[in-house]
Amino acid sequence: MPELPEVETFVRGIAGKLRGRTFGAARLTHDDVLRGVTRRRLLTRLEGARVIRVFRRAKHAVIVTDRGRLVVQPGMTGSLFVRSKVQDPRSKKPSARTLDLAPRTCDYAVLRIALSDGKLLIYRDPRRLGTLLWLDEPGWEAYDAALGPEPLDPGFTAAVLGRILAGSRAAVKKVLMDQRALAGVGNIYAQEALFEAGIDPSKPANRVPGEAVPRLHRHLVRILRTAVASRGTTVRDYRTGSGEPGGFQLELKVYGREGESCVRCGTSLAGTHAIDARITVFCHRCQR
DNA sequence: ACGAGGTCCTGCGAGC
DNA sequence: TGCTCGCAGGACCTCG
Repeated sequence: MPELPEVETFVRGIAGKLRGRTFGAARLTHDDVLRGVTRRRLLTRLEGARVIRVFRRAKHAVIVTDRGRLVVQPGMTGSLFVRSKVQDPRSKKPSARTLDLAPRTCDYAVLRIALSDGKLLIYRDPRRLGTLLWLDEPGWEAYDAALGPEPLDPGFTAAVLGRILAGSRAAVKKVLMDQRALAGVGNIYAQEALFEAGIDPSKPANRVPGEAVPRLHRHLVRILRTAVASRGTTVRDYRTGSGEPGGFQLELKVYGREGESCVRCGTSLAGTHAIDARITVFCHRCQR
């Protein structure tokens, strides 16, 4: 489930391999990932476009070309990577840890774009909850403006978080995950940050006490930075662009641990679907 | 402005 | 072994 750290990992993996390259033939296997662009338009725009730069915004990878921007939103099972076109038959067998994640056949590739150096840019998405957009500059500016601030930007202070929380009566976890309020945070990191800060995920955002806001801010930023450094969290499908699992799953204290004991107080962790119909795991003793 | 619920998708694990 | 079933989930939508 790519959130900010996972998308950042994809982007770091491909940015240097794409910059300055020109896209050749592009192939799209499914139209249902497209939003606001037709297959014909996307493919004709892509073919011959030259990559200027690649960056992350929220949970999106943005590939800026001289003709417009390809915006990739990986949804929950999407991934983005560059690989050699022809697998070298002499290459050693994939190691156990890369075996299932970088299938040499590249199953589930939704979009493949040939690069001018002979490699391939691949968007892979088994469940296709991800989306692809093609935006011109005004389109991008409007899209970008609708997203909340980047939590890892220096401008994202505890005061900014405080204003975001004060503006909503919805559950604090839901607000953290609302991309219009704050960019890049999803189910995993919202839960982890709320646990570390000792805040009940279902608490209305505007009732989070003032003194808890800097704590939440500090933990949220720290967790996201640590997860980026660990190259993301691997649960089920996610792998880095080079096919390796991330490392942050070792740090998870609540996500996926329903029924296990709280690392802080030993209480059995509770799980609920009450917030946004999403699994939320928390410690009802440590989080108030 | 909020919660609730449906929709998109398909791999996977559980259960029979 | 082989089947069905329901869950997983980010973003977006409608409805009350």
